[in-house]
Amino acid sequence: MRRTTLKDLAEMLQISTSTVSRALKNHPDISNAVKTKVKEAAETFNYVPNDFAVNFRKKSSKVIGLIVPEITMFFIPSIINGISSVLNKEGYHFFILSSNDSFDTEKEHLETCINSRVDGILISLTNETKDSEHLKKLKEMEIPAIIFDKTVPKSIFESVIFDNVKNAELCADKLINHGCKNILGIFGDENLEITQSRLVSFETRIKQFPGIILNIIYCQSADLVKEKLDILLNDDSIDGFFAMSDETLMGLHSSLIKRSLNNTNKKVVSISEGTLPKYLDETYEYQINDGYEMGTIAAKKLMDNIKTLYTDNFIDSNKCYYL
Amino acid sequence: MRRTTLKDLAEMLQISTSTVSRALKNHPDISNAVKTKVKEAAETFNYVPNDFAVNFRKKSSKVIGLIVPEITMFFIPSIINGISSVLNKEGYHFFILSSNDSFDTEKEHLETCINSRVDGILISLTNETKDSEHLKKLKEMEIPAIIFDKTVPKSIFESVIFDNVKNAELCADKLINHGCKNILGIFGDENLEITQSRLVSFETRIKQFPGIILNIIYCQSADLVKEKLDILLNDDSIDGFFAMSDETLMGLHSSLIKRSLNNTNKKVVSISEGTLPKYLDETYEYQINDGYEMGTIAAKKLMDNIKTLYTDNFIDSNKCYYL
DNA sequence: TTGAAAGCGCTACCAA
DNA sequence: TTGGTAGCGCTTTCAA
Repeated sequence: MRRTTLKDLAEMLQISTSTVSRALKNHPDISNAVKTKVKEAAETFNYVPNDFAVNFRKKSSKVIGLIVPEITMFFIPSIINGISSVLNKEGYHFFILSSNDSFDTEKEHLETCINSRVDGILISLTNETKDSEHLKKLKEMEIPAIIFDKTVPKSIFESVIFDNVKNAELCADKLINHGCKNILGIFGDENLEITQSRLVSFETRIKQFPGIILNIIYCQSADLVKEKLDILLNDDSIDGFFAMSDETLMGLHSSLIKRSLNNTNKKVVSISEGTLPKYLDETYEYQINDGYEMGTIAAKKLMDNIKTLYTDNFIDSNKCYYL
Repeated sequence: MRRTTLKDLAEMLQISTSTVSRALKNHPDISNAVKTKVKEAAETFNYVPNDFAVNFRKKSSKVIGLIVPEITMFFIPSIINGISSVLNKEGYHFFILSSNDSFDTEKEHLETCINSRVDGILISLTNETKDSEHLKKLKEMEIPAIIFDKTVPKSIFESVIFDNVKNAELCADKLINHGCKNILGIFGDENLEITQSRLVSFETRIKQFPGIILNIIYCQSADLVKEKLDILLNDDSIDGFFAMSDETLMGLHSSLIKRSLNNTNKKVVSISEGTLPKYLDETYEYQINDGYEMGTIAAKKLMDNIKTLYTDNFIDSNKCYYL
């Protein structure tokens, strides 16, 4: 279907394209008479500016690339909300690209962003990423970038990160103030910088109080938290828990609930969107409405539609697929 | 910074742009000699095709619009993963647009997608959306679309939804098989179709067993689940729980953990990315690393960078901001 | 096997 | 206040 263009409007109104263009953007040079005339025509003929042409001409895409190491339930929703709230106001949009914690994928995504001429990049680095060498190209290309959350020492771009030291210390203080004497600190992957900085700061603070016993466990995943805790919780003398992140907290949760339910023989059954189950345990039974599966199916159907659009046998259906 | 173009390569090699273009995409007409020559030049001069021009020419953006009613921790991560897994393979990207459960915003996003000439749309409708009238324009414009999860009766596009009836029934069966006699069903917003269909199906199944007592509560939010449960859980005779979604389950969780911790006087303190706290209760103390805040700050910094890029006082800094 | 050239739709410069 | 027009970088048709 051919869409109305500036030229179409110009011909219809017997004026030049430049006049139409300017009228549409309220250029002060244009008389009100012409402006209203043009706008009416644009309205009635359903004129929509072609962003391709505009971008091409202006060399600006109004698109930002968001590259993250992984798509988790803890961080992604809030970060997306935060970013949207700022960008949408300014007329920008953003792609989400997940590196799946692979440095190579991260590099690929960076290329993709460069190729599609994004106006800027927001990036959180993978654990495999050791320096910001691969970001140098962005500097050359003059593509602004901001690193957030996961960064590297002496990065070449501005970055926004959490103050792990301060926060871990504050947490330690809370437990201390509650008078906890036997504390369990639940930490994530031992090899990550983020774990180390939180650990050191938490431990240092606690150690200032000789009367307090501190036990530390490292868990690469929420699953491991559960496993280790199922044993540790038998020690009923633990009176304070510190979870270094939402993920470790979910592991702790799971164990606590399991114990409380096992004592009572109560059953919980749930319909789940597919996100919680991997963080909870077999105490629960789920009927899973898997968002991942829905996403793949919907996307596949869409791809099919797009492909057949260019052939003669375009399927115009309104079928409903049940999962 | 001016980037290398096809024309640049053509001039350097003293051949035509069409030959360069064809050589780069391995067109059979072009001799191998020329192909290698061109490719080498492209490599050394860091040639990157200008997607703006390509899109413009081809009238295809390789971009999909994803419109969702809200960005939640339960559904968004899994749906994004699912969609990415399919689209990225095909060289497509997608924008995420959140309607914030407003029909008007949904319509705006639809306009945005049309204007930016997306190749297709994946959309989950808001609760305010009562029919698919506003989607008709997509048909006119020949923009393929797939509706997922939240849809409306007799929609004009294909849709992918969960089988609520089946899943709620299966959940009922599980509790029945466990021999539960006093069941609490925790449902979400009473006015939503999704709640009603799960409720009817669950209730119908349970009612087939006259010996079972079924209590139903509706909770518009996880907060309300907690509130109501804090009272209900005093009734220790409840031996089976059904949570109709991850969100209601989180509410149940929260109450269960609260009870189990209150009995023991144990304390939990956690550093959180900002997503869990709204689903848990005051039993926990958080030091919040707020992803939302990080997102807004990072995005704002990026906008600043982009804007100053076009002025003379471009800030080339690598400052680090701590939250 | 290669080249010339038109043209996608828009913006912006220069001229009137 | 308006019009003419060049040109963004690429693809593709037609001609050589």
